[in-house]
Amino acid sequence: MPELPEVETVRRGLEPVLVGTPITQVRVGEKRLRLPYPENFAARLAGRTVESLARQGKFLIAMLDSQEALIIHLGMSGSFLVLGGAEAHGTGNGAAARHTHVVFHLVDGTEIRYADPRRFGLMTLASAAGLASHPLLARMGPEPLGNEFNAGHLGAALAGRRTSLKAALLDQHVVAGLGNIYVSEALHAAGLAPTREAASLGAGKRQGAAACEKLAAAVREVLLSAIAAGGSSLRDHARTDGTLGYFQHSFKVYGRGGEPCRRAGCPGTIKRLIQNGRSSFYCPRCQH
DNA sequence: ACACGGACCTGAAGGC
DNA sequence: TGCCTTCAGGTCCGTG
Repeated sequence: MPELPEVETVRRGLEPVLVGTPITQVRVGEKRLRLPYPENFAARLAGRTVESLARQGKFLIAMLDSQEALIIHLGMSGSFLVLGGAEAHGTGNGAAARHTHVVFHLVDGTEIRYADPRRFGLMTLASAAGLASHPLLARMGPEPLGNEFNAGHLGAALAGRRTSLKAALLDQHVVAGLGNIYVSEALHAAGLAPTREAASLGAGKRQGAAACEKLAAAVREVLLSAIAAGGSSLRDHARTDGTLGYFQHSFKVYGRGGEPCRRAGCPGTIKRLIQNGRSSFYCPRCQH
């Protein structure tokens, strides 16, 4: 479930229950995630309090009262579930329990479960002082909802790149937080084809600056709408209370191959193609 | 430096 | 019923 809007939805769900309430115990499953857990992972979290919960791109960053930060990525299939004291009984034994890898117990009886069937997610610890230079975060591009992300940045980041616009926007060094769904949606909103060469929007190209303006605005608009809808729920719930986000009902192109374009007045049909091994969806009629 | 294919995992869905 | 293939919201590594 996790591109920027889903991760932000998770952050907003966890923040009120997790921040300020001490962690009493952390239990970790047998199988590792994308990275091995750090030394004494559970012990370094027990007794700690999360002081703030931030998001950077698709990462969640929990600052602890121990001068350490817990870095979390949800990979392809990671999700959190918050259970109040009364619900937090029994481990369950269904598919969800089989894929629950980390459980945080809080002092007020709240239980926070991290499940991740494919185990492409990760949790690790870093010193607060070294957080910005951590290898997972150091070279990440700007936040698409922040001031650093604008047409000027896009023009500079795309200049000279011979790959497709689709592949360039999936690159977390160009802009942080976009994934396969929102790249397709943003390109449609901007009227730009995913197959277009990234360099054609680069600094100095004719019409490049105008296209970058449209693209930056489209990225922002799509992400804000998705966050307002609680993210998209495809194969998993998006929210920490187990309920669904509903932005998937607003998709203009993603997953809509063969269906009519939803741009007002456009008679086109959405096409699916594979780029760098991943599906792209676009309208050949209104995206150029 | 960049670009690309494959690898890492599990599960669901569809065809035969 | 079962077996096979394809696909899935991500990213990292090795190879040109």
